[in-house]
Amino acid sequence: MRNIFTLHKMSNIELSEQEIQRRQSLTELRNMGIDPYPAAEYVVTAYSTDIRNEFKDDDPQRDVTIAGRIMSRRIMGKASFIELQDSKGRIQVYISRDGICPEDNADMYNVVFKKLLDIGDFIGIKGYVFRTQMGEISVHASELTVLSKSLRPLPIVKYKDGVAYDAFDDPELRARQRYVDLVVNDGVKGTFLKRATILRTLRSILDEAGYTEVETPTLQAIAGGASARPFITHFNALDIDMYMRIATELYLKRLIVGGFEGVYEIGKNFRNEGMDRNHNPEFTCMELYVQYKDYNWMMSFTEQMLEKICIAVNGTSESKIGDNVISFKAPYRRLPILDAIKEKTGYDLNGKNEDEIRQICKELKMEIDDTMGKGKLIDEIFGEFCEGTFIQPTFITDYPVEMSPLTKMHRSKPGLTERFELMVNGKELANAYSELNDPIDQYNRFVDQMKLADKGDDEAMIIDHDFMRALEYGMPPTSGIGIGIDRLAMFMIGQPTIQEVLLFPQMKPEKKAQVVSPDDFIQIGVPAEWAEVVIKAGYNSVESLRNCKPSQVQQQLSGYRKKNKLDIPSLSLEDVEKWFA
RNA sequence: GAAUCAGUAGCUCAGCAGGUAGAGCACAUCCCUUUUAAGGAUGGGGUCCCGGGUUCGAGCCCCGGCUGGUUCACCA
Repeated sequence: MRNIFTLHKMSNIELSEQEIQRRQSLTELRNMGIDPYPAAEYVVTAYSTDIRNEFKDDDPQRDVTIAGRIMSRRIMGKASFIELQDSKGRIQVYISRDGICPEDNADMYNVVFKKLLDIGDFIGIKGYVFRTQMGEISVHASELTVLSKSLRPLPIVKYKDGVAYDAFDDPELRARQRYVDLVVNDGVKGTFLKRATILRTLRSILDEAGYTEVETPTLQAIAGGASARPFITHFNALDIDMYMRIATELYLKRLIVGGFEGVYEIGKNFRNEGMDRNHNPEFTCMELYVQYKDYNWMMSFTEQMLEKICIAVNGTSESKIGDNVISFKAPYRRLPILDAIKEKTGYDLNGKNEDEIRQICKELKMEIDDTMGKGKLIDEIFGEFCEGTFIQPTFITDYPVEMSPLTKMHRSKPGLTERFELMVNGKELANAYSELNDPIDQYNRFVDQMKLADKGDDEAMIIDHDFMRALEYGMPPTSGIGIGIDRLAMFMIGQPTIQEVLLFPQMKPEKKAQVVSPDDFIQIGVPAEWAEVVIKAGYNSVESLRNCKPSQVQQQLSGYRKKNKLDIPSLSLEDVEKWFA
């Protein structure tokens, strides 16, 4: 019987049996003169899915060199099949003793392949493509190269007819160990390839339109351009607090002032708020500003852009999210917010004042408070009764001025602004304006925001004096839009949660493992061979050990030694008492 | 923030009416040269999330905590 304490030194006590076994294999590979982590380039000439797609039974024999992870093994004596997973997919490899070994030495098959390699290891295979009796296109191996040894067993997910068995599906583990998720779960990598397609398509549309991609500060002295709580950090050199940006808006408008025809930025915003299936504290936003345009133009531009992106991702202008099929085919319905409210609640808010609207809110049995102004109340009604009902892409337009401090007043509807939000699947996807470029109006809006703030609205905006200065130099008529890229990805790919479209969603820090080390016990006089045992027996600090009686400790450790048949010197009570000195 | 469910082997999960923990896959040893969720035989592997409590005895019951899922609330 193997004894892990004597065989594997002290450091292995926390490893599982399988991990220890893999480390042993590592050593044995080295002893055989095989480097488990070779440095040299391994030149591959083909990929799994291409090999299958290109194979024709009548073609002359095709030689290939492929590389990837071993994902399963079926060993039948002197012949085996493995599934090799490369960056594009999986392919079966046929490995036989006589195929990969010289006549006088079968070690490569019998020892290296069968004993020392495991699922998860990277190997390279040279061989030729053929079809097995069962009809599966495979690679017949003539040479096997160890490329990288895996020391941790992967979760084993098996697939048959597209059904996953023993899926690795704990949401927490999947997100925390995305690298494992990507390796073993079908379709996860595809999600992120699609996300990349979305970004690539978006960029190419904007670039072709002649707009310039720019980068503006993430670290800002004033977090402006949106209503949200920021993350605060400290800049030591200047000894001032700074904010992680909550939006790119105000900087991009400065660039329009500076004379760009159109600028866009795709980047992270940070908001110090909750996280759930629709929110992550850092999220990706695309903001675009174009001079001389208005929000009507922006609606047309947006619907055409989304249609193109959807086709690029899905091959069609439709996308499935749960039970909903969403058509991104332009054009989309355009509906003023007050009409939407009238449509969904029956109340016509046109021309109503704040008190009248407050009364309607009460009739609708909504929870409201006195800090809410007219704009906020309308926003609440819309959020409560309308927002979730717009499944197909719908532009909701002409928001009240109170909730749109950066938006130009409507050209013909008093009290309203030239703003739209694009609703998809009952959620906001984009937000756009005819940008406010009247500096005096803008200043007054900021002042109104301050009043709201004084009233207790902690979402109200803070005035940015440098932005005001820029506006005073003059900004051309401009339309701008912000699109949440993570939500866009959810809609386009058909994922129900933001975590599924983020490679590394924010999570609570992992619980720290016990930090006690054997040295801590050795220092108080515990013999080295006993130190690990003391930890294993449940003492996770010197203090916890000293809180027990020496006789109790001695009895427990001796019991543990006996039970586990440990081949180490026994302990006398005197020995143990010395630890308490 | 609230309600609710969950945390058991590397992975997916059983375990109930409190009595020293089970399966499949994975792993180890052996058999098998075209298999495929390969198969056959044998075997090893657990701080039953953590800490208290009740009890002769707790994976299971009670209290507290941690972590996560779901729903709701909040949230540009």
